[in-house]
Amino acid sequence: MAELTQSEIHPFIRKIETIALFALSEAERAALAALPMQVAVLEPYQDIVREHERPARSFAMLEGLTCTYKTTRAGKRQVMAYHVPGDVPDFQSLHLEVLDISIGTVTPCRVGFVRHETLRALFRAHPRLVDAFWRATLIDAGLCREWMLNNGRRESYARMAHLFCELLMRLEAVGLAQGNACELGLTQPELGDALGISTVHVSRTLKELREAGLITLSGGRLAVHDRARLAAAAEFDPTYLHLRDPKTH
Amino acid sequence: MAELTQSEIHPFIRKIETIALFALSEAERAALAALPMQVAVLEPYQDIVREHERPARSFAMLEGLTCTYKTTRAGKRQVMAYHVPGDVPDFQSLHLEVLDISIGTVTPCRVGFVRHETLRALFRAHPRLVDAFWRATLIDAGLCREWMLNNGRRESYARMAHLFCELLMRLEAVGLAQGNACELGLTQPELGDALGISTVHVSRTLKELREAGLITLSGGRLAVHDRARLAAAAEFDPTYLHLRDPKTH
DNA sequence: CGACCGTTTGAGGATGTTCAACGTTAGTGG
DNA sequence: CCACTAACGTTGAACATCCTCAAACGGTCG
Repeated sequence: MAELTQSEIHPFIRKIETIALFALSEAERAALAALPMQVAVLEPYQDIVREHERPARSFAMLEGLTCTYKTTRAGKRQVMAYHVPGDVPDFQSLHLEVLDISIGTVTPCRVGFVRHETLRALFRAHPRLVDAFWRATLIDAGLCREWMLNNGRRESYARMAHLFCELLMRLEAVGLAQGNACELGLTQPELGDALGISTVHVSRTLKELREAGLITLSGGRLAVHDRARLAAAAEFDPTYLHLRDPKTH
Repeated sequence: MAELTQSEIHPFIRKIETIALFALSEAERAALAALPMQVAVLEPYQDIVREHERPARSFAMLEGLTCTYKTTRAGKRQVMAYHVPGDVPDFQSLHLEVLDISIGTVTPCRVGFVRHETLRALFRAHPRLVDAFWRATLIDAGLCREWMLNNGRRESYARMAHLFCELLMRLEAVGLAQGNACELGLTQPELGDALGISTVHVSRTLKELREAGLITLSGGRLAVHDRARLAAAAEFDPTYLHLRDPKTH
């Protein structure tokens, strides 16, 4: 555990600035920058929080990739969402006593924990920030709904294309993609858990996408070769991501 | 359109009381009771709000059943959630400019609209209520995640059992079920859209559940004959609903 | 009465699963 | 540096689940 290095922008400020519908005041920005945060370094395949726990803090993603998931009693796993740097995946725990999901790392990660009481004090002092964080949780809920449509009503080819579109766009939005390619660190078993299909079928679907010249995925690195056709195959409409063009603000 | 009749408890008070982690003060209760609300009566299969709209008000369910849904371009529909009396289905529109979902009636309904500016004024005057409503939206997000696990990782038999368990419990919680039975008004095509399966397969699955002695569904009326076995088949754990026993408060 | 919708059932077919074998890659320790 | 291991990735074959098409029955409503 260590404090945040000085050079980094506080992830909460970054998050709020890309999400809030208003501009931060100096007082709000200062309060966010002063938020005490404990930084932890985590290895792949570690749970950060687990279903049925009652955490006393939330965390922000600083580096790496994590996922939210649930499992059936039969042991089948469903990934609900991936989280990229800048996200605050378990904000819900601030208001829901018992966690209904687990969040685990996919790749090596750095995350920053902030105590719930600290956040509550922040919100008391700066009520407008509540709107911004509330909005963030509503956007996350929107992603969940889009995944539900995707997994429920599209077949594996379009489904996988859709996931890749989303991940590429979200990583681009935080500056972690270059030239239609990005580092995901996702293995095929994990893709299966996110898309609700078997590992074998992931391999076949991936092959189809590859042979169609849309993407290649190797060593966890996603390269999109024909972005327009990938989006078309996925019926991808990025509105639900509520990303704002970084240049426009 | 008409005002709310005097005899009804204001749905927002009911909602908050079953959801908030604190007891309402007299001032808060009075403010909620005074919320101006426009009541509308709607027929089955009408959209209340539609994807891509920017509504200036949210609504509370007073009577009937509505559903949140999205469609693919191919016209396939995925129902994301059902809403029973007492719910406030589109609270998200308060913070998300553009709707990412449509909400339509399933049965004849009465709903009460409240303008967003009214709600914002309420929250400025009574900041504690924000926590309660925020919590409500987080609980809804939890339902969405449970549906995702259900639709992604359970097959049709368990999946349908799970949906029936949820609906029965939620209707019981608002006093709309008697003796393990309730009025749903759901047709088989609609069940298919919620479960992500075809109408034909709904019919067959329903038959299996019926022949196993678990439930009967006819004329939109659900009767659960063996609740324990239905819950077991569904791996149903009601924690995610965050319902509180009405007797304990 | 006819039209329409929901429901049921059958038959054939598509999508995706499971089991199994094998190749590939990366890490570990001698 | 090599052998060993373990996980991921690929491919084939048999099978399950679920879909589509189609036909038939029943209720409801104009």
